[in-house]
Amino acid sequence: MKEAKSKASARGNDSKLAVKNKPAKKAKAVKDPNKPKRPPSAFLVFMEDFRKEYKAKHPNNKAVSVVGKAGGERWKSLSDDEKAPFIAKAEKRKADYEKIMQAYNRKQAGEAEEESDKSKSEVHDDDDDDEEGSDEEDEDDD
DNA sequence: CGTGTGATTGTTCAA
DNA sequence: TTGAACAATCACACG
Repeated sequence: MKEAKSKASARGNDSKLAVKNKPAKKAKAVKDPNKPKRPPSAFLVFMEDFRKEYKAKHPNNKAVSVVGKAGGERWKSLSDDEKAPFIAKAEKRKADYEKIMQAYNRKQAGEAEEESDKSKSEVHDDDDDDEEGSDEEDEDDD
């Protein structure tokens, strides 16, 4: 929807260092204290590999936009099965993100709510190093 | 020296 | 349900 693609792409002309001003006129420009970064979409995951390949073919190319276009076109060209491995990876990111969200939500609740000093010593510093390192759990059936 | 930008699509959150 | 913004990347320009 937002096809505001106008703005001559010639970035060498307008010094549009202007950041994307949010439509927040009077809203507080305060950003979230610990805004959790969202996991890369399957497309980005796919692009990670694609960029390498693209650079291999176009080492002279330095425009990210070109890779983006090429990547998008290629992405649509892939089949679900081909994208499957990328999507699977994206899902994994989401799993981790879910955990982060818990912390984020917690902070929001505390922020929204008057954060009275909780004398509760919730400093369980018992670090569990052995947290489930569910890192490599590839169940991809090849 | 740091950072914003461009372009792609997907994803995710908030109201 | 919809909107709206943000996720990576990379070289370059500007203050």
